Amino acid sequence: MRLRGNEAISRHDAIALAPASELSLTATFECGQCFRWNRVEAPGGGIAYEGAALGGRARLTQAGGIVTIDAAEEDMPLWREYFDLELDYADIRRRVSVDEHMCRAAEFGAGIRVLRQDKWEALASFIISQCNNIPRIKKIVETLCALFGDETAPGVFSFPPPERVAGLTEAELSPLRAGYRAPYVIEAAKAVASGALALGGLAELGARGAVEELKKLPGVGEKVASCAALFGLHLLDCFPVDTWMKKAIASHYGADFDPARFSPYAGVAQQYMFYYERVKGVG
DNA sequence: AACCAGGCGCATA
DNA sequence: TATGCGCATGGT
Repeated sequence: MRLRGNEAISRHDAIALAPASELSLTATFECGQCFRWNRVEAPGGGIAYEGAALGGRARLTQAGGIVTIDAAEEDMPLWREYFDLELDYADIRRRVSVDEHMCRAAEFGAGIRVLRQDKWEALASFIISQCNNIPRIKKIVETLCALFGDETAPGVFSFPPPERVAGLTEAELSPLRAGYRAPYVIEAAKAVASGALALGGLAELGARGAVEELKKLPGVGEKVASCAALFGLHLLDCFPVDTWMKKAIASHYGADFDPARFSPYAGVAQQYMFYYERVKGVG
């Protein structure tokens, strides 16, 4: 990684990151965990993504195994945390590779990192995601930010905080075209804004406890709660099962499948399996 | 032009 | 416990 306009720090950072972290921008941004990063044209035909998170924005490029971040200098510690750079994903891949299919999936998904996303953004985004396809989820989330977030830079919007969304009506949300999910988002925002649901302390309940707590919200069932816990609370043992995962489990495991086989990193294993199933479309 | 999408809540058996 | 249905909308 490097800081824009500062070659000295840039080299230092690139070296510091190299050993522990495997990071693939494509796999990390296309594995379905986040909705506000978009691939953009890169000079020289390389890989580049732009996006906004945690109140900041960044542009990342990857070439020759080196990831470069262009972002505000004061945000760099934030991004290091966001990309979960302290965790050894090579070790996790080894640990979850306990059967043939997961070996293949984990190899294919090497470089996926479970982003440390904002808790509320993850919860709201995955409420919106239910029974929806990824392009449309991205569109709805973008519109939510554009209409109700803060414009932190020209054309760049923050994710609106729960306090903001809690004050909105279904009519005000109608431009999102979120359908029956709109009231769910508002109710979740009210619960978080009022403190009825304390997202800050949820992770301490553990994977199971946090999921059960989240499921008390209307429109939040086992799957959405698992995603909110995995992606928002970084509870890496959560194992969300959606239609794609059902297909993968049916064709590669069977009725007696238990995600605990990948514990305590079932959530990372889930990302490998999901990404593999969606992109490779293997049966 | 059907079929389906990172589901949920509720009714019915 | 296990299915089945409607929900709102648009991507493929």
